[in-house]
Amino acid sequence: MEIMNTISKENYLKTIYQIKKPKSKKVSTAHLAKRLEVSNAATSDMAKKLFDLGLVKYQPYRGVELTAKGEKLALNVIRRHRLWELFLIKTLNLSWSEVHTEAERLEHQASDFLIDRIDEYLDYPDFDPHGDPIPNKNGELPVQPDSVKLTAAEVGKFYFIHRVKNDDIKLLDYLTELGLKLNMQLQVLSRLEFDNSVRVKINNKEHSFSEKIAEKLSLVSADGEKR
Amino acid sequence: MEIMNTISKENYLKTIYQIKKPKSKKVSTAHLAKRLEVSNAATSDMAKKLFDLGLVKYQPYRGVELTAKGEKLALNVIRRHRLWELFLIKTLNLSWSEVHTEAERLEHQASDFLIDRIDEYLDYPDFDPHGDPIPNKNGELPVQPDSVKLTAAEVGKFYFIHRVKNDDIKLLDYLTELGLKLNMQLQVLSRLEFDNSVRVKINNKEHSFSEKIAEKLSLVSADGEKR
DNA sequence: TATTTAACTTAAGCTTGCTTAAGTTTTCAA
DNA sequence: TTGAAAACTTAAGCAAGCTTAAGTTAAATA
Repeated sequence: MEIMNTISKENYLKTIYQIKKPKSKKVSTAHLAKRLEVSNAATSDMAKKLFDLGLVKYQPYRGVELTAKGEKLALNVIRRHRLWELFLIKTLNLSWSEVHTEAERLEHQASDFLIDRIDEYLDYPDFDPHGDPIPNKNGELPVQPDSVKLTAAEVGKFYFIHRVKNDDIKLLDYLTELGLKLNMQLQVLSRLEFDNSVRVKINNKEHSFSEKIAEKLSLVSADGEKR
Repeated sequence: MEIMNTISKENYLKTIYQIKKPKSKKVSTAHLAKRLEVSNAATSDMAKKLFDLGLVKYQPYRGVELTAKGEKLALNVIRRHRLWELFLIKTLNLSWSEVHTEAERLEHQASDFLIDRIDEYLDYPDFDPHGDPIPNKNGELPVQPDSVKLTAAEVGKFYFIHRVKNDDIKLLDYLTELGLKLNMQLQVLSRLEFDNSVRVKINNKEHSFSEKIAEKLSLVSADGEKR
């Protein structure tokens, strides 16, 4: 069994990794199909192939789950993606949303050698501009502190901005426009019961975020030890 | 007829452009097949497809020739390739031979937007490190002076190094090691009849090049007007 | 617990780009 | 000018990755 990686297989593995929950790591083929914008049939098909390659566990009607081998490959794709993003942002001064779709294609192309040079150029970053962790060349993720979403943060408390979830909206670009960056400190001022929007203070400036945005922001406690 | 470009089609177009002679622009399918490392049958097949797309002229047994439309696409691929090369060399400090194979894959990936940003970053270069011309975004090549190969250069005369032909050998890296760069001036000292090797003086240092190397070096006359 | 419906898989078939093998056309040398 | 060799094309078939349609299993509800 050769580990022959095609672009398509890499995308399946990456997407399985992205979809899976921390506990039950099983992913339904239908869910996968939706994310990859292909038919369910295509996903079932591929599930079998990845199974034969030893990259996922798979039983018909029971979903797929990455094996250690599959997860390592998935993390490698994610590594490439995030390093490409950072690299293009840094050299060409592009915004995250401009760079995301490019990285989607480039992540399958560069050799390991090139990726390592890019990693070196960026001085081996642990996190991308969203605060998402970048696996190192051995597929290991940097240690991550406990975090809470802004929707669940305690009113009155201080936090650091830790992560901006990268769905398809241009949230990071918007926050950047507001002058916000990762690791900035913030105080939760109030939460409106009516619509769950949250008021926060950052750099002595007040901002209000809708629930939709607050849900995408992960925070790390700033007062003393987190527990 | 959609202009749906696949990686494979782009490679065929690019290769036809690279192989063709300035006068008779016809390229035999067998020659193409050899360069692309596929069977002759595959090339004949593709010739028909490219013909249907209006990208080449093709009559069975008569070879292919790029149409204006095909040439424009080919030049665009070449543009991407050379810009990627330059970009990686400049940002990551890689050598030409390290970067060439990467560019071979990347040339099919980036969006026009990204390529234009790279072009901008590089300040719209006209030539790559080999002295090969880089088409601009409209597919136009920079004006090129008349040149002679070092094998045909006149003994005693002065020239500028204009171009280093980029075949598969690591010639450019070797010349760089010797301290030679494009546009340096050189004097042809002598040519050995026995093996057609050439002695030249560059920066007051003498070098001897075999016929094989001399053939890859294009020069532009340095004394007054060329004729 | 039975049955309907939703979720998922299998089957058949398409396209792209390749292969090998068989068939044509050119070309070139006698 | 002809006929063998070289050059090229066509035919048949394969693999990957998709599609739609038909079939199966699991889950949900009565």
